[in-house]
Formats: sequence, structure tokens, C-alpha cells
Amino acid sequence: MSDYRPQAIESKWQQAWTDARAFEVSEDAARPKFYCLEMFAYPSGHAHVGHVRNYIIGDVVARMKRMRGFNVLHPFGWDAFGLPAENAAIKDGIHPQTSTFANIAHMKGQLKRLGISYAWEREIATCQPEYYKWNQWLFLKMFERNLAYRKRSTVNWCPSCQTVLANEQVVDGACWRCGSAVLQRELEQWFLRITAYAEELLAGTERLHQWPDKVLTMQRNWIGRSAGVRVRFPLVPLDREAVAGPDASPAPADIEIFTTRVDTIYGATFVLLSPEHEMVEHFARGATSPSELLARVDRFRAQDRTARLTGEIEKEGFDTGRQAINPFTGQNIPIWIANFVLAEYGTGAIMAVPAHDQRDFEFARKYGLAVKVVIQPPSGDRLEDDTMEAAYVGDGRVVESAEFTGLASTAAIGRMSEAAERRGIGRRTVQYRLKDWGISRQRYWGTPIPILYCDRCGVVPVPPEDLPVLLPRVATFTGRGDSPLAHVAEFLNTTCPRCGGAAQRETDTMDTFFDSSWYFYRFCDPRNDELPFHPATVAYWAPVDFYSGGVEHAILHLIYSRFFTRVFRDLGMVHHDEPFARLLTQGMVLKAGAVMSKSKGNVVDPDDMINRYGADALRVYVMFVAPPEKEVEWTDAGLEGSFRFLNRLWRIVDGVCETIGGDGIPAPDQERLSGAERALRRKTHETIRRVTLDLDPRVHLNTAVSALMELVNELYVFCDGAGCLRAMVRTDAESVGTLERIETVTVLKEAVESLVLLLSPFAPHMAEELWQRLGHAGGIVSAGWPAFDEHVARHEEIVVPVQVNGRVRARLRVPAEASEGELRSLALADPAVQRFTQGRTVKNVVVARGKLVNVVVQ
RNA sequence: GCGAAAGUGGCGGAACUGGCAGACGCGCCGGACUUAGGAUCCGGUAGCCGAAAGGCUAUGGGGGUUCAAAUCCCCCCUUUCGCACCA
Repeated sequence: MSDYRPQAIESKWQQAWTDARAFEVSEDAARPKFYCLEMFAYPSGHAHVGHVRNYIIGDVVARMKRMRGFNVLHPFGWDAFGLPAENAAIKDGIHPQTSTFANIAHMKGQLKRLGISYAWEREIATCQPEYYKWNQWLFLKMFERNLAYRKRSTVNWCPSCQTVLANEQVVDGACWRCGSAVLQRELEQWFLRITAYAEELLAGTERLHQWPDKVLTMQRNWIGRSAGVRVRFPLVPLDREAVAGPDASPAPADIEIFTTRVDTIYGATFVLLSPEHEMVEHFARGATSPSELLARVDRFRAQDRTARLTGEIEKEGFDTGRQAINPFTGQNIPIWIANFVLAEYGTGAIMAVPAHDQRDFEFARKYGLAVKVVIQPPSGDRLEDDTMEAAYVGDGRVVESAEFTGLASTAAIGRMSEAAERRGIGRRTVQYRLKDWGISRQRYWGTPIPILYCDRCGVVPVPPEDLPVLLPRVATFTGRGDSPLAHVAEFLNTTCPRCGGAAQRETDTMDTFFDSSWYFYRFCDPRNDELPFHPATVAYWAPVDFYSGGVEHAILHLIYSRFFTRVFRDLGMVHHDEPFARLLTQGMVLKAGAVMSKSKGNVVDPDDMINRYGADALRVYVMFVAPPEKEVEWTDAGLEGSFRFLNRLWRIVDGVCETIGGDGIPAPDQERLSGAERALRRKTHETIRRVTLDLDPRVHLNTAVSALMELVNELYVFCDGAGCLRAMVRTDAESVGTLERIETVTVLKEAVESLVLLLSPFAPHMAEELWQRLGHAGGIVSAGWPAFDEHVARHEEIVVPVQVNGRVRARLRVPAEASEGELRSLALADPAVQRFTQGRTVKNVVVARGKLVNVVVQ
């Protein structure tokens, strides 16, 4: 008998696991595989209990699957590139390389102290050339296949910091660091053509049955498919254009718009262009006062980009003075420029139908533009152009629309689309909200993009044999200037592999989401130096069977990974479409009602908790406190409760170790058991069943822990009855020997050993220690997961509540197999029931066998 | 504004497919053991009425379906999350 000393036990077993390389695996065609993965970590320095919760969830699943005979791959690594390290370098002068590896070392220690069963032999860090070389390799493959391309695009630019800012770094139109007004600037950027897979990524969401609906909905919204028609509205030419000088570019003939509501086209009374529309410059040249027009456009363009995107801006516009012809009505309609029309969606131009679009309606009323009703609602209230107070956006009957008049608006969409195509003025298209992914970052701490610019040959990819393009060790970080790499002459200047002439390297680095979009494949084959991974190895392990992480990655990381998986598939390297079969999004841990963060000063450091209560108690508490998906509030008292539970479990198991630990104790013989022994045995098998099913397929870790608590409580009751409790609890060794019946020992042994095995995914150190003390030489994994006997778990006698008119009035103690008729007559004969049925007529008796009887009276 | 999810004791949470609401834990109250207890073990703990037996009321609010509703349907309220001029 000894006290529970978590610190000693935990370091003992952690050392044993490390020495034995206990969690390293290799492909084994004879065993079923299980790939269990938690989202890898950004090495910020310290993991708090919020981060750690995710790793514990994954570890419980991995350990359980291992015990159930699966060949479990459970790796971990570091999303090691990224802005914070670089910003820290700017601030403190510590090189990102130095701080990143120091942070990794610390966090790895934290995870080891938690006893997470990672195959550390497979650890990767994305900032190592051995990893990012394959980012570059993949980028080149994408470049070859025209999935990576260069394009000018608008970015947020801080004139004071001289750098590009991500959208999230622009706060109310100002730079987050210095507060200067952010400008829009055009830059050449590299893009990945994720839109080529838009349709497939959308369709795939229908087959991800083991993902949370919430995430799937978010991805569908993000992709934002809308089917519609592009229609060309011819320009009404200006007289002046006919006599334009020889230097003038040819006058464009029409404006193309995109609409999902072509059924309303007869109500299109004007055209709106975005301020960025290419036609704007052309109109300016022909305008009576070009500078005035351009000045007004510039004012729109200068309006805060995020405000324009989010619609928190007053809708404004002005007339260009030009007109277009509505190709369906043949009428001339004015062309305006409006600040709310987005350049990056559709064609950057829309047909305005004020009667049937609220934004257009407000705009038309504000500026006195024509409103024309072309859909009448089915309700019968007739809409009038002049009196309507809001746009009618629903379906209805088409009116005032030539040969389409009288059609249902839904049918008119098809007919009008056909008409537009037949007349050669439009075509059906599908438009996505999803945009190609801009991956260029004007930053240092990322993967160099493997491209050269040669004066003679132009854009030249780095030959694969020259990979990796190593990130040079830049000495100073000032936070000024565009890409830090542009100032490193040895890096920048090189020779063109095609012509041998002078060339310059691309100095931007990749968005770090590139790194995280395929790391789960690298884990399968982490030291391969010929390929990112061997296809056969990935074919064995992939897809990931269980993936867990925060909801904050519901869109970006998860959609990029699905995109990359399809690229690898098209390269012939993987043979599946989806990388993650099952996804669990774990809830955050709050402290004082807020998300833990260093700046708020409310972080709970797992190391503090481990020092006080041990890793096992922390693990049990975090799993017990709530279902994994839910947000939870951290409480020290709850952790203490879990610590108490482990102590209680320890005492009773350790107390009976000697009695039940010996050899030669047979399995329980059901026929010879006493009532109490049967009850314990039943509880044991019930618990095995509950924990088994709570862990797999459900991942209800909290109720699994509560089932273990119940079994421990039952053990105390049993031992109390068997007369051994006092003895054990009080260390009086002499009375331990009071267990005289061999049957008592057999059921106790079965209960205690099952308990220890079921506990092991949650509290692995304690379980290993107790298992050893119970006299087992092999570890927990070789013991395997306990099996339950449905027959033993079943109650022989059950209590059936009897209701009268839905209220419980009595309880019947009956054999489990009591028939409907028996239950019925027993219920009606019960005196407590009769009190309520006396003097009334029994109309009905509902018997749910094994569950309940309801007597309906009067 | 649109969409989704959720709302259960003092607290975290249970409740399989409609079948005893509140498992398990925290907290609190009582008892035992003790020089002592903040350790441990045992018991109690939704609210109201009642000495008790027992009864009544309760799963955000209001209606409905059903022998039976936390669970299914309708309306409303609140909270959280996501999207937000996407033509």
C-alpha cells in the first residue's frame, strides 16, 4: 500500500515509452491502420490548456485504437514559419530561426510531460529545408500545370511601414502597427488556381458524412456557387468616337454583366459599373470633363476597402453620361458608376433592376432613376412602379416582358437564358465567391518561391535539381522595405538556368497555409529525400481517419488541404479525394469568460497543473468537464475533483493488488456467484460496454469518464460489503485476508483489471503503473481492450415504473424478461396504482416492455 | 439582415430511436473515524406544500401532436457562432 505520487509515476513511464520508442509504427498490411491526427502547432512558445485539450482528445482516441489492435499512426510537428516569429525579430532582434527552435523545444517538453503518445521519430518542422523543399517542388508542379500563375492584384499597403498587410491587419482602414491610413496598391502576386476545383470541392462536401454540418455549411458558403447568365449590353456610341484619332484604342462595343435573375432583365433600367471597371478609363477619355469624372471615381476607389466589402458604406454613384442598350427591351438606359459594385465579383458590372433588387431600388429612389415592375407576386397585391416602397425579390409571374410575359419567373430564367444564348448576346455561367489563392507574402520567415526572373527568358522556374532554394540567414529585421529577401544580394542575384545570363530571384515567400496544406502526407513518410512522400506509403496510411482541431480552421486550412489533396491526386500520388475522413472541432477553454491569451493574462499553463496534480489528473479533468466539441470554462476545483477521483481509484486498486494479483485466479464462474458478486460483475461488463461505445464510434469522452467513476463507486460498495474496505483504506494489512470466497476474488480481479485498462487512454501513466502492480509484465497495449459479455451486462431483475395518466405511481420489481401480459396485470394489481384507478374506468394500458407501464383512466 | 446551433438544479453537465428528468462531478449540508481534518469513508442535496406518508410544480416562454415530449411540429424570446451589398 502506497500513496499515489503522480510525478514519480509519470516520469517513470514517459521515460519507458521514450526508451522503447513505444509509439513508432511502420506499415503492416496484416493489421488495420488508423491515422489519428491533431492539427499541428504554431510554436508560439508555450502551450496553454486550451491548446492541450486538443492533443489529449486525439491521444485518448489513439491509445484506445492501439489497444483495440489497430496499427496507429499518431504523429506531431510544427507549423514553424510565420509572422509572429518575424515580428518578434523586428522587436527584440532575435532571429526567427533561434526563437522558433527554442519554442519548439519548450512545447515539445510540455507535450511529453502530458504523456501524449506521439511517434516523435516522425516530428517535422515546416521551416526546415527538408520540409520546405517539397513546398517548392509542389509549387513547380503546379506551375507546370498552370495551377500556379502570376497576376497583378490589389493589396493593402502601409506607406509608413513600407509593407503589405494582410486583411486582418487592417483595422478600420488603418495599419494595426502604426495607425497610418492603408492604401490600395497593385502588386504582382503568385496565385494558386483553387477555383479550378471549386465545383469538385463543393460537391465533395456532400460526401463528408463524418464532418460537422457547421463546417460543411461554412465551406459551401465560402465557395459561394451561383448559377446565372452573362449578358452583353451594347454601348450607345458617342458621335465623337467615330472621328477618334489614330492613337485612340478601339472603342469597346459593349458591357458584360452577370446576373442570377435574368428573368428580371426587362426591368433593368440602368447599368452600374464598379469604380475599378476597365470601361471607366475609356469613358473618361470621351467625357466632356475627364478630370472631374476621374476625380469622383478616385474618391470611390479610396474609400476603405473593408468597408466597401462589408457594405458598411453609404451607397453612392453618379451618371457617366453614357448609355447602353438593354438587349431585351432595345431601350437606351443610362450607365452609372456606383461605389457598392464589387470589381472582383462577376464582371464588375451589373444590370440594375430596382423593382426586384433592394440595393438597386434604394439607389434608383435616391437618384430618381426609373423603376419598372416585371414580376408580380403570387399573393395578388399588385406592385406599382411609382408606389412600391421596397423591391420585391421573390418569385412570381412575369409581366411586361414581350414573349415571356405570363411565365412563372422560375421558368422564365431558363427560357430567357436560352434566348440570350440563341441570339449570341449572352451565355450561362457559374460564378463562385471563392477566389484564387494569393500566396505571395512580402516577408522573410517563409518558404522562398522557386522562381527566377531573367531579362532575356522572363519568368523561369528553378530546376527541380536545384531545390531547395534555401532561405538565407538575414541578419537584420527592420520591419521596413518590402520583401526582406530583396535586400540580400547573394540571394537575389543569380544566373538564369536557361541562358546563363544574369537573373534575379523571386523575393516573396509563400503563405504559411501552403505548408499546412499537405503536412499530413509528409508524416506518413517524413524522411523521404526523393519525393514529398512515397505514394505507396501514403496509400497505406491515408486518409486521416480522425482529425481534430479548432473551428477557426473550418474554412482556410481545411479547404486548402482538400484542394492540395486533389492536386496530388491529379499528379498520381494519392488515390483518394478527401484527406480527412472524420473531423472533430474541439471547443475552446475559457478562463474568466474569455479565450486564454497571453495579452489578457488569463492563460493556464499545463505545467503548473502537472506540478500540482499530475498529467493524468489534468487529462481526466479536461476530458470529463464537457463534450469535446463544447467550449468550457476552466475551474481549478474541477481539476481537484479529478485528482480526488484518481486517488480514490488508486487506493482501491492498490489496496487489492496483492489479493488479486497472483497467478492462478480463475475467471468468474457466473453460476456460483452471490448476489453482490453478480451485481459487481454486471457493473463491470456494463462499464466496459459504455466506455467502449462512448469512445468509438461516438467520441463522448466525458460520459466515458463518468462511467469509470461509477464503477469505482461500485467497487467501494462491494468491498465494504465484502468486509475488506476498512482494512485496505486503513493500511491494516492483516484484515486484507478476509476475502475468503474465491468467487469474490475472481469478480474483483475482473472488475479491477477492466477498470485499469479502460482508464488507460485517459490516465495512461497511472494505468501502466497499476497494471504492473497487478502483476502483469507486458504493458497495457499488449493486454488489449477488454471485451464485454452482453449477457453478463444484462440485469436479471429490473424496476419498471408504472404511470397512471402519465404520472409515476408505483414501481414493479420484475424479471427482465417479464411479458407484456405479466406487466399489465402486475401493474393493475399494485395497491399504489389502485389508489388512482379506484372508481374510474381503465381506458387503456400501454406497456413498453422492459421500460414502463402507463395506465390510462377515465 | 441571412443562415446554423444551442437554452436542463447553485455550477459543469447526463438522458440510446419519444418511455422514471437531473447519471457523473463540483459546491453545499450532515454523520463516522480522529488530539485535529482542509485527508479519508458513509449519507443527503431541483423547487414548493407537508411532522411524515405523500402530493404538486419543473428542461427559456406560449401553443400543438401523443397513452407518454428535454426529445417531434408551429410561434415567440435569449445566447453563441458563421456569412454579410456576391448582383
